[in-house]
Amino acid sequence: MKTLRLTSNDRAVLLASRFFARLPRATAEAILDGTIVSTHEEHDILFRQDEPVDHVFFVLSGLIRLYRLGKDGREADIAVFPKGEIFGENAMFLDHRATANAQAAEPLIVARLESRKLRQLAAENTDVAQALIELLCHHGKMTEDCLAEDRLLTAPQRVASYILSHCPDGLSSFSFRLPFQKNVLAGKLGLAPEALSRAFSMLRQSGVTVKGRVIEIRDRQALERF
Amino acid sequence: MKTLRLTSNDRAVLLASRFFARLPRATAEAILDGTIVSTHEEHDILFRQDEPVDHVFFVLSGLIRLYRLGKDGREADIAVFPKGEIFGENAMFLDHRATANAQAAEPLIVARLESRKLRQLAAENTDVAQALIELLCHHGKMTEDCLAEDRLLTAPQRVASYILSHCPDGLSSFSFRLPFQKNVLAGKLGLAPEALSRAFSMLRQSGVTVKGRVIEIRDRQALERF
DNA sequence: CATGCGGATTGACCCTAATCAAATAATTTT
DNA sequence: AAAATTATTTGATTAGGGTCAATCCGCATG
Repeated sequence: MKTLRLTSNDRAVLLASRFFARLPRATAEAILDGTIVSTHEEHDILFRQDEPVDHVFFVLSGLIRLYRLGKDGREADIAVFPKGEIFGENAMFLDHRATANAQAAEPLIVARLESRKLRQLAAENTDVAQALIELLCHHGKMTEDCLAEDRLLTAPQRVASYILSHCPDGLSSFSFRLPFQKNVLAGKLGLAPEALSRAFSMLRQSGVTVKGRVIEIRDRQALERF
Repeated sequence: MKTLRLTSNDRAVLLASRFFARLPRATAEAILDGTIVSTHEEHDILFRQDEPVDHVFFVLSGLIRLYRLGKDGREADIAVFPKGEIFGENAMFLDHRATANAQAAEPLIVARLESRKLRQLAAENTDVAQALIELLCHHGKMTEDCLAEDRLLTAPQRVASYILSHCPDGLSSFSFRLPFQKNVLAGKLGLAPEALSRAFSMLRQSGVTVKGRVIEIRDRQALERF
């Protein structure tokens, strides 16, 4: 891990993100004051479950994976965040302890906002509080969606649902590139990699073609029915 | 469903709850102004997924079950809230649309706080915003826990974990009464009722006795090891 | 006390996905 | 481009739970 200062480009990216965009410029700058940047290699751990965390993180590039560990060492993914997303914000209000482990799922650059300061600002400034509320709601809903999918859908259905979530409305056929390794996708969907692979081959009969990271859909309806 | 006015006892219960206790009295009263109470029979639906909700709910008595529906009509429980808990708060920040269905899991009385007003107060008042932030964090963590348990634990382990969560630290043997039907517990743990039953009988060999709703634990260690 | 009902348990069976092992791609390194 | 890693796929097997059906139990009711 190397730590750097915030470049002006980083700053611009941060300010354009959903979280900061809603805030008055001065407020956003106040939050960013003191923010540093760190770079990590794939597999680096940023923080561990139940340990203290002093930052809220913003992904500038790369991918982060939040997961919990079972007694037997197995890992359960809680969430995966790509560039532009914030994570670790809930620790701020839970005694500054992480609820999960955070691991770089590919080479990663994050901005580290000082969590104590951010918490303080949220306590004084309703705009900041509001932004945090929406962030927490959004993340909460994501987890809820995940839980519901786990309980309601089979592996191929979860994969179909994932694919559809990337399909713009109205199109009946389209293609896109997976934003990360199948490995990571499997974890995110709560599947072993083998199960993901088999799910894809199930979906072939519904017009899904997989070539490397590129997914092609011939028939949206068929996928929705699955 | 019948609707009533808030009794002074209801009001006292509300003000003593975790959410309101942190707020200045006047602020709490402002939130409660306009609050009404409704009673529901078991199985009544309070709101449905994706439909508009205009309240945030506080359980005065009984039990509520939040669940999502699958395409095939199967139900997946997202959370179960007993007396004293608040639910439906996330809809406030998601265009006033519920993320799940809410059903009374037993005869139920809830206080209905006007969500638009509460949202407005949160936007003006940092105390209110703070209280909401902590509520959202708490609920978010609950969902996260649930997701992790689903992915990491077998049925007997989930049941063991549930039992342990009711065991005061330090005690090695104790007993308690399930706060709801096994039916509901099964749903909350993401199990079919049959699987819950079988899990209990697995746990017999680790010193767990089940008589009706009463659970008795002989050996805490054994349960933790499971 | 007999009856009926709903919840809970048990048994039988099946299906899904995890696991382990091996074979193939894909990438990276040399 | 060959070698060496690192992903991904495929096959075989197994464990964990879901589902369905039958039975049992506890409790309320007449």
